Amino acid sequence: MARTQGSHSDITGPRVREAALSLFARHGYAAVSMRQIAGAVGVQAGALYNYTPDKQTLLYELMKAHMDELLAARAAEPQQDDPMAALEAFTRFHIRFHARRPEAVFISYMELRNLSPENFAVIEDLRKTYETQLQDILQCGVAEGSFAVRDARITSMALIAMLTGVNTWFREKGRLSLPEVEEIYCDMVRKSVAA
Amino acid sequence: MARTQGSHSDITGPRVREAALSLFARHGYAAVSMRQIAGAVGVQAGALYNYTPDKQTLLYELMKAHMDELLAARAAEPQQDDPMAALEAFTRFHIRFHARRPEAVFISYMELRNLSPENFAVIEDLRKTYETQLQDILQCGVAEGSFAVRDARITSMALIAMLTGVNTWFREKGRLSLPEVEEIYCDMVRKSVAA
DNA sequence: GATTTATCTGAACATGCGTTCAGATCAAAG
DNA sequence: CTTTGATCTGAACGCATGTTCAGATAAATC
Repeated sequence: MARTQGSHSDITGPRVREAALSLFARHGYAAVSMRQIAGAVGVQAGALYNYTPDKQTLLYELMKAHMDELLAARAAEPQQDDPMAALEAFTRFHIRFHARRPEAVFISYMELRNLSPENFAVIEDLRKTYETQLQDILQCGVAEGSFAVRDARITSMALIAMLTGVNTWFREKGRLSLPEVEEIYCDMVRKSVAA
Repeated sequence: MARTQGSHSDITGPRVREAALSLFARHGYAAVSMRQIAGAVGVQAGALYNYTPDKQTLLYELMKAHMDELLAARAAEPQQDDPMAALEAFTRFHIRFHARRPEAVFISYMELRNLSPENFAVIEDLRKTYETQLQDILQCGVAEGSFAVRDARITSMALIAMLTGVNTWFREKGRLSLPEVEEIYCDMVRKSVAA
């Protein structure tokens, strides 16, 4: 078993995923060829098949990794008992996490239709798991009487759409810093569900 | 000048655009071939070039028509002097207009990167024109003291993202009717900007 | 230094792409 | 009934696609 440590695959593998992430985000899955990805890595197209069985799986694994990271990072956050504090924590977490990974977010949003049905089901399930966490916070607040929300499910989707929308305009070196953005959105979120 | 009335082009032209709209929305611009569009219309691929100079222009014209319709429909709405009434009218209009054209909306958001730079600039300009209308309403409300909004530009984009998000889950025959949806979102929008 | 084997090259495969165009078709105009 | 010309077909163009694979390369092991 030669070349088990320090092998090129330890380097090339991540570079393939990075290149694919960047190119898929910029041009779209269908518009990017395996040769373009290979070119960005500095390798021939055939070599990519040491790292993925096919193009579709490459896309799926990028999205799967993103969703796993999202749920893991969320689980690592400190829990809040008060619904309003929990809502604020969720809002800040969501904005921060997504603003730092614009490419993965973009792909996970735009390329769902390019997944095979089985792969789509997996990603969709993870996404629902995440959404449910916000929904649960809203329901807690309603039960407690601190939130006035007509429909927790719809409201959670509305809030997530609003928060994810940050990625369409936010730029690291823009007019507003991330904490400022968090503040603006926290304000809106808090007021929009307050009793 | 034979066949100037009742010609096939009066029928085939719209059918080409309908087929392209539907296929682009379902599979994405890059993943749909001219032969697929032609097949959906019941014609050979070459015949499409009687109706568009190329595939890119076909996409552009779908998006341009959508944006023109949006601005025209918005302009036809009754004006409201009170900022809160105007905001509510905008919210209801946006949800209603977009829920009725899910395919065109989907394309106009997802396929921007497949436009040539010149075409992109045109569409982007129209989109900004629309966004500015909401921004103006917010600024009126702030000036009047009825709205508490930290940043009218950011807030307008946040609200539009939230409202457009309706299209990701709303189905004509779903649990909630369109008026019910409008009501839920109006509630959130009103509260989120209220002083 | 010989052997092993993970890694990569480079060419090939069938298939599909957007687009063009000469020629067929046929309804309306004269 | 002939002419006209808008409309469409069907084949062709060069090129790109995802994927495969025999063979070259070279680092790690013995």
